[in-house]
Amino acid sequence: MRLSRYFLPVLRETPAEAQIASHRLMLRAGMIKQQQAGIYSWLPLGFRVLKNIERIVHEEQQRAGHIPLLMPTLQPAELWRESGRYDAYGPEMLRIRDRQDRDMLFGPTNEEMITDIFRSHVSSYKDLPLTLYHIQWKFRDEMRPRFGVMRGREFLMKDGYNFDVTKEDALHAYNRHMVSYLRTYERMGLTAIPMRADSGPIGGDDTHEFLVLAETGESEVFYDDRVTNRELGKRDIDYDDRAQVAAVCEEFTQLYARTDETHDSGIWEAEVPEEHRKVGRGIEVGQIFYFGTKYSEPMGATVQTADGATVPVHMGSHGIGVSRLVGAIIEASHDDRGIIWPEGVTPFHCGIVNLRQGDAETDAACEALYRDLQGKGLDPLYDDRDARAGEKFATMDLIGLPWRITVGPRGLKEGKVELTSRRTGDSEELTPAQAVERVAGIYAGR
RNA sequence: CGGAGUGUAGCGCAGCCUGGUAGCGCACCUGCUUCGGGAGCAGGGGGUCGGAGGUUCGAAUCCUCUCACUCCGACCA
Repeated sequence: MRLSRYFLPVLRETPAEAQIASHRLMLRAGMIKQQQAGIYSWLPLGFRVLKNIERIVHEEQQRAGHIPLLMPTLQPAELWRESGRYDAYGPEMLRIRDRQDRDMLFGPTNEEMITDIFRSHVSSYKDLPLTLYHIQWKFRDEMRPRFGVMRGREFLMKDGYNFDVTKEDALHAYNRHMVSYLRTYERMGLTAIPMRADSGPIGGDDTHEFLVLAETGESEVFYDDRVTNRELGKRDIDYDDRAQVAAVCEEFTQLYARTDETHDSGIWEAEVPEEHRKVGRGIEVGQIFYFGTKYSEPMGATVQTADGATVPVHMGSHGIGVSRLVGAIIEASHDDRGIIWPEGVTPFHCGIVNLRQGDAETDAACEALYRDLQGKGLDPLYDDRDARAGEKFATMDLIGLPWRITVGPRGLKEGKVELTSRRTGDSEELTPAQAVERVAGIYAGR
């Protein structure tokens, strides 16, 4: 993309309402525009990041064998009356009435609807296990939206639902989700720690929240600091191998890590050596639940087993806050000049800064780089504006592309361009061809 | 929902107390000079001061109502 033809309304000054880094930076980098309290338009740059996150979630869900579909944002009140949640949910649920005076709601979650789909079409144990998920906009009419997309009223969320015959099968689905979530967050450059959590209004027995450590997090967290060293890395995981999946879960949850909701100072002091006890704050970026037959029973989602019995299915639901992750990643990865995107989610793979727009040789070198990077399947952002060097650098730093190639007459005299890491600030003088190879190498396999 | 604030140009703000028909910086447009970390000079465009009512000869300014947004708290992916 050529910046001169893009829509990137960056702000030099910080809008007054933004309190935390991610909100400030998303507004300044032209990623979002607030339309109402807690409701945002996603401008092109923000939209790219959102889509990248969404893509990673899709890939990892499908890798785990989960099946995508799409349910509507508007749901009939009827279904929610069946589960008893229509009255239980409270004013957080946005209630709407259509022209026929039918009660509807803008879905805050989809347990009822997915259960309805399931019971309409599945009646045999032979069709299980089954995990269906979608990535869809949700609405929760928070009393007090804040922190930009981190706590909006409208938000994009991946929510998945597993259906199993036995509790044991459902717990495997739970574990499968845990592992797939760990992979998902790692690909986004995040360390998200699974913490034993409280089940809240969705209800359930087993539940873990995934938290990204950040000063601005909404939850207080207590953890053994060795949990931050865990990494899934490139290991091969067979999601059908129950023992392996369970072992990974055990590995990632054996050390103490809890939010203030479930923190137990007795266990804390007994199990965690004092030098490893850490108290901090975290941003919740996902949660998994096993809740058994809580919805299947009242809503009649049953299957027939091999011996002819009719049993309600065991279910769980599993969410990832897709839009919230955009903010969480920035909270975890920025400096005083701007955002620093992890390679996995960056809106453009690298920036090209033309220091002397209009100079024939410099322009030609930039054009060639731009073309060659695209030829490698990369998506560069070429700053071809007729602007000064300082402004171009400031823009690149602000929008946080992890790599920048700087092209100017001074370097070109030696046949060199400069490749700079946004994260470390380290620069290397390379020939254009070497720079292209280097950037391509960084993204190979992503 | 309780408490506290704020709405004046795209963004950040001043003007309001002490009424006299709107200003600054950045951004934007034109020209010239500049050009490796947010340039300089000159010229220019843009606002029915959130909305409605009231007081007054006259309201951004005073009064009433209303809407929106923000912050702290309770709540929350």
